[in-house]
Amino acid sequence: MSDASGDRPVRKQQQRSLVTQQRLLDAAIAAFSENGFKGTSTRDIAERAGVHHPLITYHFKNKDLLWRAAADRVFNDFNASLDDAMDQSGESEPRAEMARLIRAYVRYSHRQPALHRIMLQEASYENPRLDWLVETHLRPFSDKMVARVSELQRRGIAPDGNPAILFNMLRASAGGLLALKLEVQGSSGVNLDADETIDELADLLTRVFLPGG
Amino acid sequence: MSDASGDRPVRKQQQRSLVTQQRLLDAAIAAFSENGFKGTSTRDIAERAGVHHPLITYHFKNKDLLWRAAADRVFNDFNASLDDAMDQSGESEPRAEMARLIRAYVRYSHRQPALHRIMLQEASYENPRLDWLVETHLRPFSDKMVARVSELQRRGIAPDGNPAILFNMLRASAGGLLALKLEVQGSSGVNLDADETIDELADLLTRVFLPGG
DNA sequence: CAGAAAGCCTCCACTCTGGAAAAAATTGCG
DNA sequence: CGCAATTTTTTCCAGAGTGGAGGCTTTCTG
Repeated sequence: MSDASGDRPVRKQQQRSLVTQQRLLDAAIAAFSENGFKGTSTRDIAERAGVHHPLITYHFKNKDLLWRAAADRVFNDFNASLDDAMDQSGESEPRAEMARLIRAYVRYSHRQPALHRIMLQEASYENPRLDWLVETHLRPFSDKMVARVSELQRRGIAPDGNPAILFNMLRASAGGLLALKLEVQGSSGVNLDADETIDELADLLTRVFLPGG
Repeated sequence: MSDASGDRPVRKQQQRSLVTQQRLLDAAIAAFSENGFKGTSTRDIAERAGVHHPLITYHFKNKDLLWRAAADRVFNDFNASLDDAMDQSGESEPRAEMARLIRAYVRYSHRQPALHRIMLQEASYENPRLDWLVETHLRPFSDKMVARVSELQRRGIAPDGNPAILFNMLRASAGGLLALKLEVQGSSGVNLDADETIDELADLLTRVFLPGG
């Protein structure tokens, strides 16, 4: 229980245990994003990870805390990815900066569609995981982005209107569309695995949502 | 088995049976959209419907066919709703027509968010239900809409770019956003239950996606 | 009102679920 | 090495999940 509970071990964590935790987290992300919290069994996760299922209890205490750890991993990864994109190239022309952000957002959503799938799974009905997600990860991110959109509106770069709605439209058409990948490919033949298509999507989003400038 | 299999009964279906079926369908739509196919138990559906669970076997044969019947109901409803919006007021100015379509789309997604939730649930991984959904409902709809978008592009009303991607962006930011309702409300305080907000969303979508004209 | 069809309910056998607990194995460190 | 801490394996449990069989009740039709 070195991870879930706060008590530090008197002896350092073993390598194999770290490996097991990583495997379980990866498997959990995949499983939860496919079948949601209720639809996923701990045994399924353990099997994907190639590990005996009671190890979940050992490493993460229970299914709920495993879910939380998995979500944490995805969101921290995501934030790091966006920060990266912002840090490099110190350019600060606001439209170009937002365009870069959109591109990073789209690329991450493509590389790790679990981000949006997990959100969508939990947003289907009121539940404590949704509340936790909103408080811990979503609201801080949203606040930051809405402020940015407002600023772009003030400069005439983004269209007028409620900036929160606008931001969510952008988010949905970037991430939501990639979460629907299989369906989009099936119904309209767009190949969302090709890098060109991903870039074209980012490009379109920029043109549509940032017409000014 | 009057519904699921094709054999007509020698005696007409009774009223109470229709009621039971409707209840089960409504409950199934709610349950499947919340917890996905795997995450939903037939007993949960029966309980929501206030009906004994073996009635599912009787009326729909099994969980799979019940899912299909539920999806059918939602999609047929949806199509009827859009057709309605198109039929009344024979105006044919293309931009106004598309704007009306967007409004109807948004309003339906608001009234019945299960439409998008069910899609999203099934699009998380390859499965036979997704294939069925694509063949039966999604592709026909997509084809129709992509053609319409192309036409709008030709007239300079919609932005340039791959029309299929553009249509899916529109679809995601309309429906996907409403499927995320609880999350959006929590993270950015937008009240997506207010009619004004819904209309504002439709309005924004129109301005963003149909800037020409 | 009778008999048959349609619809409903009780029950069963089986599998899967999350989690607990004890036994076994592996590892770190004096 | 040798022993204790850590990690894994094994085993078990109570409850909830599943489809389906069979009998009972209601409704229709003649």
